[in-house]
Amino acid sequence: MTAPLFATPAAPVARVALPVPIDRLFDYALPPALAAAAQPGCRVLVPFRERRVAGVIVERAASPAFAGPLRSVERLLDPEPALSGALLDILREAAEEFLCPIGIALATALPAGSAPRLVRGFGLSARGRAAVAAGALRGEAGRIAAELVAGPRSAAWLRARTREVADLDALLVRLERDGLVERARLLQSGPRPAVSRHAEVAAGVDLAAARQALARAPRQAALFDRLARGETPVGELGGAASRALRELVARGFAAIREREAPRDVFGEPPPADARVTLTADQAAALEPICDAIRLRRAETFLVHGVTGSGKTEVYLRAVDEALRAGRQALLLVPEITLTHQIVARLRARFGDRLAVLHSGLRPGERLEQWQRLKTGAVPIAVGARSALFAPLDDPGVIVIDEEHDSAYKNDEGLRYHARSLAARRARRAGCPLVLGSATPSLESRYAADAGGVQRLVLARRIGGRPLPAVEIVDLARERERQPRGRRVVLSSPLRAAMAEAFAAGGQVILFLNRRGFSTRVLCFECGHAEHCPDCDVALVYHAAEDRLRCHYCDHAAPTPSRCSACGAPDAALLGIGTQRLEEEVRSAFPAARLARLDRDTAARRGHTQRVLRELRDGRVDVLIGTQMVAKGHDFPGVRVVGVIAADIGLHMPDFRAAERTFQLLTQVAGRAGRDAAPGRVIVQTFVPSHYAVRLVRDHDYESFYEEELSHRAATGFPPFGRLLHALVSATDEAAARDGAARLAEAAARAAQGCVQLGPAPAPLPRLRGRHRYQLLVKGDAGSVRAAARALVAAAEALPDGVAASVDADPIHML
DNA sequence: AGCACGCCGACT
DNA sequence: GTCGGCGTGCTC
Repeated sequence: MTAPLFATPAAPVARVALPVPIDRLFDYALPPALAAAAQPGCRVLVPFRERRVAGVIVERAASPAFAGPLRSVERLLDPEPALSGALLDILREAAEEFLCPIGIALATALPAGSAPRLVRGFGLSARGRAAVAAGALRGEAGRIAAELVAGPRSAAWLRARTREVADLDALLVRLERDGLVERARLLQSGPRPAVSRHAEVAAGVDLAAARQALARAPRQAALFDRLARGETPVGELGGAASRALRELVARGFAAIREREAPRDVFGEPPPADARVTLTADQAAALEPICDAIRLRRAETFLVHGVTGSGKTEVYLRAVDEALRAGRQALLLVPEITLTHQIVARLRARFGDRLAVLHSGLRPGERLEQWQRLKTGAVPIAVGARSALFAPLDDPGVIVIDEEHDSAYKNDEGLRYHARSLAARRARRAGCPLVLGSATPSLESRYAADAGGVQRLVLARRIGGRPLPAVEIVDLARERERQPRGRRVVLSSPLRAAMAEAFAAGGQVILFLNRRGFSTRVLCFECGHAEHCPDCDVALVYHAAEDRLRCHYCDHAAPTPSRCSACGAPDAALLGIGTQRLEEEVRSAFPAARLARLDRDTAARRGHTQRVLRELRDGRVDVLIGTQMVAKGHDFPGVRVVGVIAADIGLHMPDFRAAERTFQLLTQVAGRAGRDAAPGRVIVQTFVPSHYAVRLVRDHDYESFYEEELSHRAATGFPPFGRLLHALVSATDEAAARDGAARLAEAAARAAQGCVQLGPAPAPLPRLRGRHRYQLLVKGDAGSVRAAARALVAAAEALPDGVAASVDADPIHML
């Protein structure tokens, strides 16, 4: 069916999705002036009860489905659709599948902050207008009124434009009381393309005369001197100088010049490209992918390649093929820090013909990148999971690197998994989906067995380098050898390996899976750990501020001087974490240069990149880190990787605990020995014979897969059947428990074929002052679906203060 | 989600 | 007597 050429008179109703938790479309009348351009996928401003909100047109209709009187679309916010028909369809399906209100689903796919926003402001009332017309307002009131004649303005705008008004806020209050001015909401346009503002001495100003005139204004004089030495970006002057600058500009001594400055989201120049001859494995993997690109076939490939086998080169060649076919390419990576590496490789090969989309960009930067894709200026999109919604009209290939990574799951709003939506996008576009991993998710690997996915194996490392030797250290036995009560942080084999690495001029990465093992303040006398009063999780010691903090709600407490349970003095209180590990390493290897990478240090902007660079350049001998050191980064000088406690993740109450541990350990091990020298990996654990640990030593993914799959088959967890997770929370524990019980009953009534687990206290039974109960439902897709609908209906009927969330495809269940 | 309506306590 | 607490109900 083709779209009618003149749809306007026949379809005067716009069916609009609004970003509110009401899963329904709202009908609005389209004024004839907007009718031609207001196509599905366009954002519009509509009146909604007492306010105006931005929504997305989902459909046009000849007549309303709503019986009442229609209100009208007020304004069209996009000259052409921001969401293509394909994306709109995918999002509608996903909203349905993941039980998410349609308007919220659509909002997650559009660049945040790009839509015009409504802000508070002031406008002239009818009486105010009359007063202006009569020339009745003088002085400050007159100046304000003059600014408002053209239309309502925000207080910030007025402040910038009416410097001479002494106390603007008080004046506005007075004018409002007198009925001359009224509060208004006005549309503030979204971010604009970047301009950099430079301050300079105004043209034709005599420096000596100006200095004399500024003699009694020291701050302005200082600023003027600085500008006299050369123009300066306004941003570099700092907020304190803004007032002085304003004065200088007002007095004609300084001027501000605006310059178009395309934002640099890349940070550094592209490295030289190393286009190499493909290995036989790579060539064999690439061929069917390129065929699919050329033939517009929507096949899914699983590139299963050991660490260092050259998966990225396969991606680059596939991108190249898509561009040659006149199509575009979309690459997803699990998280922001990994975009830098893949972006460097892409720029080396394709120049700056790419856009980067991730949550680390500022709204203006993100919009700019989005628009470069939307207008077709660049053909390659790279980014984290939300880049999946990049505005490409004809993607020729979609790549998901490290496809097993749980970061591909969105855990709020539309709870999609990038993998499943990417498969739909690929199907719509007629392009291949390439999933890459050294440790594929059970789901993807199983799909390869079941036939829906074509598995392409890269079994060997580039250049025939061996995989690192993995040695397992039994912590229980190590501890027996230690003096009584002494904990083992660095076992003797790990110390020996480190010493050996340093002697050979090599580097070491120490990996501490921080989750559940962080810097808890633990009593050595009685084993008691200090807990958060609101969250039932152990508090974390922060040395920098010498305080305890809750990892979840940010509750802060002073460091205790004695154990709150048994009263033992603070000498007995200890925590183990990256900080404690750091001390241990310092005392064992005083000469080693240390760097730490974890959630605390990552908060500092640029810190992560700097540390990684220092490690690469050999300016750091030991890197101590959490999860983030495990992923993707290449450090040629690293001889030894030590895993401080491998089994911590195994104790998580999650059916994927073994899979996660295997994946994480394999990824960490892959960091060792990437150059000619073979690397060593020392894994410390209390459970050396656990299959998830043992098979890492043997680099035996296939055995792990078989064993894990048999567990899943026995328990009915994914990939066998579907899973549904509901979380009910309330400040009152009984209310949360009752709520969960009501959801459980509803699910049981709706779907007898399902197995219910719980309701039970959630793994985090209390968080931010709320008690949490959870419920798992597993079964075949149809009955889980029925249970899901029943759960959502029951969730809506829960009493006030009881919140429920339902995840139709849970990955994180904490 | 917001935002207004509505019905009961401590203040000019 | 009024300002203001948040329960509940609706949004094309």
